[in-house]
Amino acid sequence: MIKKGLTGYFEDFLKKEPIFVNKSVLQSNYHPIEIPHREGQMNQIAQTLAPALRNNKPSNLFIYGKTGTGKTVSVNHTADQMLGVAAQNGNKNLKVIYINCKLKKIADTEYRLIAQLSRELGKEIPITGLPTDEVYKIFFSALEEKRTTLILVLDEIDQLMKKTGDEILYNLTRINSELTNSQVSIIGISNDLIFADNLDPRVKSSLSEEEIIFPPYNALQIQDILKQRSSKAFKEGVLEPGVIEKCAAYAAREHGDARRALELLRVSAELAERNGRAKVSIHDIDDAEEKIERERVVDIVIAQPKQFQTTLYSILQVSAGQRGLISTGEVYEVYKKVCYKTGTRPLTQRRVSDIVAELDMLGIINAKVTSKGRYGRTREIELAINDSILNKTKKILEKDLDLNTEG
DNA sequence: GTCAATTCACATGAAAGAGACCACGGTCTAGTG
DNA sequence: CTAGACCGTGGTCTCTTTCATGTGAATTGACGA
Repeated sequence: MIKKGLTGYFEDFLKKEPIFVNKSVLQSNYHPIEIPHREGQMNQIAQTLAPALRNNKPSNLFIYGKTGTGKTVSVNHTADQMLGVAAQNGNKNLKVIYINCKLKKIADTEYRLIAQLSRELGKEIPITGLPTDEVYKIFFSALEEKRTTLILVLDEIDQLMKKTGDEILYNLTRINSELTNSQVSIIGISNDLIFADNLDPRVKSSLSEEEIIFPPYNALQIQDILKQRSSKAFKEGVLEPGVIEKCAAYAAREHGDARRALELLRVSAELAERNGRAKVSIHDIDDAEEKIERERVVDIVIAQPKQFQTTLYSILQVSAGQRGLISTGEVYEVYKKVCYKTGTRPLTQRRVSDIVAELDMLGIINAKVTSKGRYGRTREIELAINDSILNKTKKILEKDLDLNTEG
């Protein structure tokens, strides 16, 4: 593009009426002032937490609900309100720590979680190198020093448990008996409704003194949320009629995920803006959905380690050669060949089997274990992405793995 | 035809190793007064 | 004498291997009608 064209483009861009007034309202880290359709749940949370204002230990609380049902926002909002009241009344001994256990390298192991907690309390902890019980000691002493009522919000706690077992929770629930000046109560947030059933019964009973379930939003509720946010995010009349309804319908189809609905709306508007249109139309939503999905897959694929990429590439190869379902064995055979070509040492089938399972978790493939009777038992693998995304993925993989297309 | 045993092709679990990263304490070394 | 470099030890973490055990239904083969 020539220079003049570029300046022209920028000038045009400025001249155009912006679609967004405040885009951040639609982003996932935005904290809304009002949370529609969650009044009941927030009241329950408030009731549970209220004793903390008098420096009594609140009951432990367990919150269930699928993604995008407003769990995290509701908890944070309620906690903020409570902290506000506490501050007004001069109560400085109340502290809320929010930790998302899914964040890699931050809180996804026992050591890291406790280390992160200690950091929140103002202690310097190295990212590795110390024995775990040493970190516990530091955490304990920090707590004792502070003389606080600590409310610990552990988001996506199921992920942590899956990785590390329930020992951490056991330690944390016992913590109060060892503290004299401080007290800790735990709010666990889980996406997985049946997760608590696999916990140690002792942990389970002490952790779920109170339980709240966040049901999925229905389409109408999502519409309310979208309307409320879009009134702040967009200029009046930017959205064509039916846009909000369609976004809501898409998201409601996906177990009432409000986060997804908001993302869809934001990306739709971005697309409209980029194409120089002043209004967001229904068609933008379809494009947006495609774009979100494509970027999600591409991001995942790029972020994977070599072995994952190799495995995925093998799956792509096999599935290109035949229609229908693929078995682990077939994938492994191709995988070994691919490894030979790229000069990497192949992993054992055991490991590849795990990788396939993980790719399934990431939603790039669908893998279901089925028994074929006399002919054994295997995962039936199929790709969970459409053709255009698939081709793009394949190119990325070939580039990353240094493969040429032929063969 | 019926029913239990067999069998396949992996899945799934547990344990343990390799290698990267890191903290800590002790020892060595070079620079300083 | 002291600050900083350098080492060994012991810890975590991730990825992986090894060994062991589990599993669901098509197939088989014995059995009886």
